[in-house]
Amino acid sequence: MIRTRFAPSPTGYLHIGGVRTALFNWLFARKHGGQFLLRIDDTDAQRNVEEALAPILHGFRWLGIDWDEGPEVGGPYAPYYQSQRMDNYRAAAAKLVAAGFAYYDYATTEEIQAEREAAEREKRQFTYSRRWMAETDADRQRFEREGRAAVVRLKMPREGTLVLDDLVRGRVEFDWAREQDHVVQRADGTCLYHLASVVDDFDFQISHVIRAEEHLSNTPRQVFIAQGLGYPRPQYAHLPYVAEPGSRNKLSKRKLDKYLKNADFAKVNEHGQRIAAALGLATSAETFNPVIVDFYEQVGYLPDAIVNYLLLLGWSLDDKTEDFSRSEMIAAFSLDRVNKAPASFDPAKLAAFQERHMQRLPAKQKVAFVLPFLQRAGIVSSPPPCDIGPKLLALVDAAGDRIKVAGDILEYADFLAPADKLEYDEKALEKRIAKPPEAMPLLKKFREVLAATEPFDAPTLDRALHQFVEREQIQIGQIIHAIRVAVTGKAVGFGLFETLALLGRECSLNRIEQTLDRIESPAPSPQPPAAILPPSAAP
RNA sequence: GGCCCCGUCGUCUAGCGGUCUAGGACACCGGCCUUUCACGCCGGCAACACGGGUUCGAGUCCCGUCGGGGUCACCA
Repeated sequence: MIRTRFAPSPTGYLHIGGVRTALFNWLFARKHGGQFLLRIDDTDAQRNVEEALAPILHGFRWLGIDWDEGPEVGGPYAPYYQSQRMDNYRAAAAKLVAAGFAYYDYATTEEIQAEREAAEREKRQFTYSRRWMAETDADRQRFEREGRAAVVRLKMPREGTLVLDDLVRGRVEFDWAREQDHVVQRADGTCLYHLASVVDDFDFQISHVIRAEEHLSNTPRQVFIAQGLGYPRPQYAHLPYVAEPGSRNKLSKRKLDKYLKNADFAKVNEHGQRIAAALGLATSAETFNPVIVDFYEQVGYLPDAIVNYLLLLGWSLDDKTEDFSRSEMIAAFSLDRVNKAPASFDPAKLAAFQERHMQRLPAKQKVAFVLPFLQRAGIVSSPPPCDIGPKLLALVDAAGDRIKVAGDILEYADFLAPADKLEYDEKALEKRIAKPPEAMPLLKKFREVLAATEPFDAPTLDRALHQFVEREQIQIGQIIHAIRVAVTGKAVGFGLFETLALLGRECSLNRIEQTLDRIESPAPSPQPPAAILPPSAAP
């Protein structure tokens, strides 16, 4: 039976690199009909575990990465929190000592540190002298009488070679003599990660340990622990880590300033910030940025797009397949096609996947996806008015590919709740209406046409405008841009006829009138009347 | 510094000795379509880190150099 696990420590957020590791574990288990479980590595920080864990579990659920055993779902080997399994680790430590694979060590940190420094001065590798190792109960008593306290150290072999057959990296060798007598149990009796991890992996019957590359050098000591305890050795697969955009350094949550200098990263971030602002979201860089999964949920990415992108970050099927549904990726995944070199996280490519997935989303689903964003922004009430369905459908239809993430709908809120007063793009207003002499008279005339057009829908409006253009003997460009600016205030937008139909007759007519008024009798504006040029630039 | 890992376009990658004058995707740059924007379509730019071997033949195998990274805690 194939069983894999992902072991987050409760940090309060889900990191994109962590998700990639979890995804590969999940995929591998699903592919082979095995189980994927979540174990919580909270041996160190005990405070607020529940609170710091919630966003992580939420993130996995949102992404559709489900776990068969672990927090909130339980399982036959519960509990799945390391902080609740300390007794097991202590028993294992004792067993290791009894079997001669570990020992009680009474050295103080200072003494160890002194040995380490001496080794460094003499330019030789540090190997603990085991001077304070207790070999007998008499030793222990003697040390304790001196007021010393014991930690448990691994009694690592000092010769020989460990050969590891890693499922991703192939054969890797380590000299045992390079390994240190690592501490597995602290003086206060609590146990450390490596011991805990090995014990749990055995207790949970983990068959494949699939984890990030940074654990590769930790593997010898874990293998040693497992051997000492008489456990079978799980299969190891060390994944390359996820690197920073445009570099080979490991992606970290703390180097945002640096990433922001990357144009693509900055663009994705800025897009997200804009949406967050429209939603009234309080965003701290700590928890709201493109390295944190929550960012994408808040902004309105599709989980499938993220998972699809992450799948290809370090794995590929062949030379062209890029789009995978969940079932396709489960069927296609294999560890031997995992790349060995680190892959840098490219938010621009993630955005491209998002775009494609969004395009494929059926209109009705897109409406359902987008609605909560409108509600959160206070544009649509909750529960929504009963006629919202067709309205939104028309809007989403007119918007087409322009809605790349769900939050983009907020850009078009004006169609759902038309503003009393338009905000104008002044340059567009000038260029399309104020400046061309024919624009205002044409707008006035066309306004009359609009008043009479029946029905007020896109195809009919289209016909009406073309007839108008023919009658007036003008180029369509002379009027169409003017209309757009007059009814939306902006130079860019949906197809014009969809725009008019969406606004409706009354609103369209009002806005044209409003715009004309504005130009004919400009309101006393707080803005200076003309551009102020620096003296040197004056003609 | 020791040990370990890695090294194909800016980025993700295909390539498992000849079919590679190195393929695809994202980004970028042109053009087309078009009432704007977006989409779409067409085209372009752009890589085997370097040096030695092995071989009839090397991006592909071996060695070295260089470069990058990871790890060396009573953190996980």
